[in-house]
Amino acid sequence: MISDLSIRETDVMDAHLLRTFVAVADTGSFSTAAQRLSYTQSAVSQQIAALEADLGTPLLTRRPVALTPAGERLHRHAQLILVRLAAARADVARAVAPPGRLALGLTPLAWTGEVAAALARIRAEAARLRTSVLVGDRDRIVTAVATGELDLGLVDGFAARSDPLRLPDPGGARAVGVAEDAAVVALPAGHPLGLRAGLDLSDLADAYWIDAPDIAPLSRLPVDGLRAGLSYRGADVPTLVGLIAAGHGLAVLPARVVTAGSGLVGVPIKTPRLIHRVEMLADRSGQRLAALLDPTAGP
Amino acid sequence: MISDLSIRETDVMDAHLLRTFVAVADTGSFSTAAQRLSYTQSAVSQQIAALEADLGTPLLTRRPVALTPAGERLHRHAQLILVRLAAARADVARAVAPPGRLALGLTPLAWTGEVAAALARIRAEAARLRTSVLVGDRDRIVTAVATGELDLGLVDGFAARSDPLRLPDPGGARAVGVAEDAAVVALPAGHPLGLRAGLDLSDLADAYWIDAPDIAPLSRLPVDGLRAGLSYRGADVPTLVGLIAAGHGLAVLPARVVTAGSGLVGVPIKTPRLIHRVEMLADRSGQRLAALLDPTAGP
DNA sequence: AGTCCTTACGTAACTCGTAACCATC
DNA sequence: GATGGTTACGAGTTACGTAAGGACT
Repeated sequence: MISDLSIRETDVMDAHLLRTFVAVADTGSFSTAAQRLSYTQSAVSQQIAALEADLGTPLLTRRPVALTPAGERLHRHAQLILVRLAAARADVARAVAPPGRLALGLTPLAWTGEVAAALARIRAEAARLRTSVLVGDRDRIVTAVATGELDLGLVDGFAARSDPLRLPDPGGARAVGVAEDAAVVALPAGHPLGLRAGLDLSDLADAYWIDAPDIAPLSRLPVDGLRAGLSYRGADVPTLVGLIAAGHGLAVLPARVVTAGSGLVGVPIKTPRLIHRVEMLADRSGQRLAALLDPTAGP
Repeated sequence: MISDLSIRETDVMDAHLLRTFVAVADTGSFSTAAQRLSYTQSAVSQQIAALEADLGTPLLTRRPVALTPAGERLHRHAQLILVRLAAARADVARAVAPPGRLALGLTPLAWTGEVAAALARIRAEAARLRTSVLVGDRDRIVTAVATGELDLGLVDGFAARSDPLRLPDPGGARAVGVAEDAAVVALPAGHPLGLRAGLDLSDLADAYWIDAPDIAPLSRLPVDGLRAGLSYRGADVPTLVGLIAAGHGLAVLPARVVTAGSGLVGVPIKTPRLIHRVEMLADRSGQRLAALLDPTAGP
């Protein structure tokens, strides 16, 4: 029964060094990273030096602080490892004492009729649990579920009909699709293109797009070359709808957002074949409640 | 561009402690784990105590040494984290200096005509590289590719036609199917069932099976309740074939193993719909060579 | 000159091994 | 009483902070 997949001493890396390395890479500065982690700048310098010595290669250029190719590789791995480390601790904590609360997180566009109904069912079931709801961007929600900060996460995105959303590593959590909707190009009401029955996204490469990285990032659409004429930082959907209605640019949105009265028209996207999907993420403690979100389980 | 998915100080766990914990859990003994890791037994005891203190819960029972429920959870996470840690180091090493070698690993049943031809192509392409080949069980191969010990891995298994093999976490490596074959029940030539056109596996629950954990573990078939009458520890396929031919029991094998002259007959499996598939695992340094294994890329 | 990373050095904390201790078979 | 995990304690090492140093803008 003994697996001999033993990990050599030399394979193990100090996770604290990885954490510091990620902080430096993310902030682009030794001193800001030090502040964030409550170290002195000197300590950060030493830690990075130790990590570089351990791996036998420079990971960062100084002045400006940037990742070397080796550093890029490590950065990808390190982020994931830190999440899994946090996930492990959270999982053990839950094994000891199941949380007496329900923490739910969702991305702005994950709020659908199905979700609203399901949340009502959950609160009925879990009436005695203190419930909290957090809205955040996709990475934030996924990471929070992985680390046990949230029990249940609902994230949305655009994908081909049969593809799952390409989520970052969810720790030990499972993803299940809970709602689907058509993906449309949202245009101001009265826009000439609004009369078309369907559009090809790549034909719209010359249009002005609104990039809303906290709601529906252009970069995450499986289409390249869409230029953002305006960038909207914020998680409020009505504001985004208003910006589109006012003619500041187009956006790809789920059809249900483009309702009568929104001042928008939605034109279905012909190519690529996209749909908007909401997926639910649940760790073990969320699995039981997750069943209540199952759209096939009506009241 | 700054992601605020910061990992708290308290989230980070000492990876060395995890390594020790896994060793203890795997060996079921503090002292043997200590030997394996070149520590004193006292050090191991202290490390486990430190980890338990950190997590605030017992992870192991002593006398006998066994995992508590919390320990079980941690064990699963820890194994994965250690592999990813090793994978990170290996990936960085490759980013610095691509290995001047080709290390290939395969499971016993992964050796097919396609694979043989592809290996010939690879050696022609990579004639200047020292090549090594390792045969091992699936977990061994997958882990070795993840940790960079191998550049290319070929693993086989049985799955439904459209399902991928359910492999353990492959670090950063990618899996691609390279060969498929029918899955058959291998019977001694002349066996009465040999005349049947197709069989339902669950109808054979009462038969005597040979479990060959190093070649084709019964436990990994997506069917429960197959009793092993004989267990064969070893990686040599002809011996397994001989055991079946001699009437010691049945096994599920890829059709190509059941050739004329093997002394076996193979009966196709009707339910569940299984095929035998070989998948290739390659980290980044193996990707270029992996292209040569692509069955669609003829010479 | 100012910003920001590195290096030197002293102190505090930690980790491991030895050895004595204790529990279970 | 043998086997095997725990605890006490001291030595060696590590890791951090302070402070001085150096490079680039």
